[in-house]
Amino acid sequence: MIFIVQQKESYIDRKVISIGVVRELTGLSDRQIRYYEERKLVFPERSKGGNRKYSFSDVKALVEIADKIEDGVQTHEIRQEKLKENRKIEQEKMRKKMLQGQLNAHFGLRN
Amino acid sequence: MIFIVQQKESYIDRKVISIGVVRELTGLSDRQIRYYEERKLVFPERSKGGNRKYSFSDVKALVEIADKIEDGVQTHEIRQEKLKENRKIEQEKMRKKMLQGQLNAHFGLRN
DNA sequence: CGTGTAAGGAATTCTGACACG
DNA sequence: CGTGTAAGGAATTCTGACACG
Repeated sequence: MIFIVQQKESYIDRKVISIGVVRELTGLSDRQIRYYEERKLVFPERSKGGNRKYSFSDVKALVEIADKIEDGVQTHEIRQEKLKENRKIEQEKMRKKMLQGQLNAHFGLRN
Repeated sequence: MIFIVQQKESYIDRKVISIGVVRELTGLSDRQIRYYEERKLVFPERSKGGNRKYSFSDVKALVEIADKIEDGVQTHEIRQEKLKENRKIEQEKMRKKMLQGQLNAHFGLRN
């Protein structure tokens, strides 16, 4: 018997962390963190007053970005990589969705 | 066959959220949030500059506290409840630990 | 290209107190 | 008891720019 455990994980993507905490969590400078945003590698939300709010996912991504840059990868290359990954993920989703559709057509299942 | 899935959940207890975000997340006023701390119902950490930092657990707890107060429960009663709960949890842990110790003594198992 | 820095201003948070009840 | 509020100050964050390379 197999149990598939679906993770809620509603926390990891909540944009609630200010840049100062991100600085401490990542060890990066404000300048770096803001620059990676400028290069469209992270997308913090903003408070009403305009202050950046990051998620734990963002924190993780920032560290990975910094690692790549340290390895000599340029920001636009990193962005391209991400786009490629996302496209792949989207394709995979679409593939599953279509398969589901076919199954439904044949067997009349509802999800 | 049984799979026991151990949750890392390293996010839920990280004290990274400033009081402004907590205010939005809970719908409570700063005054209420700080007062519940004064009554030792939540325990935010502090930034170097002295600013409060809360976890998602704290956010959840704050909502529950506010609900109870709205039901007429007083803060010191809520604190007593928590202490009782914690004691129960500690006992349970201790019980398991002792059971484990007995098993080890009998069968020479290491964990 | 990626990052440091000084500059001036705005948003955020802090504490202690008075008020009501 | 639990919460609102005005007060003054301190910590935090923002943007745009200059600098180096």
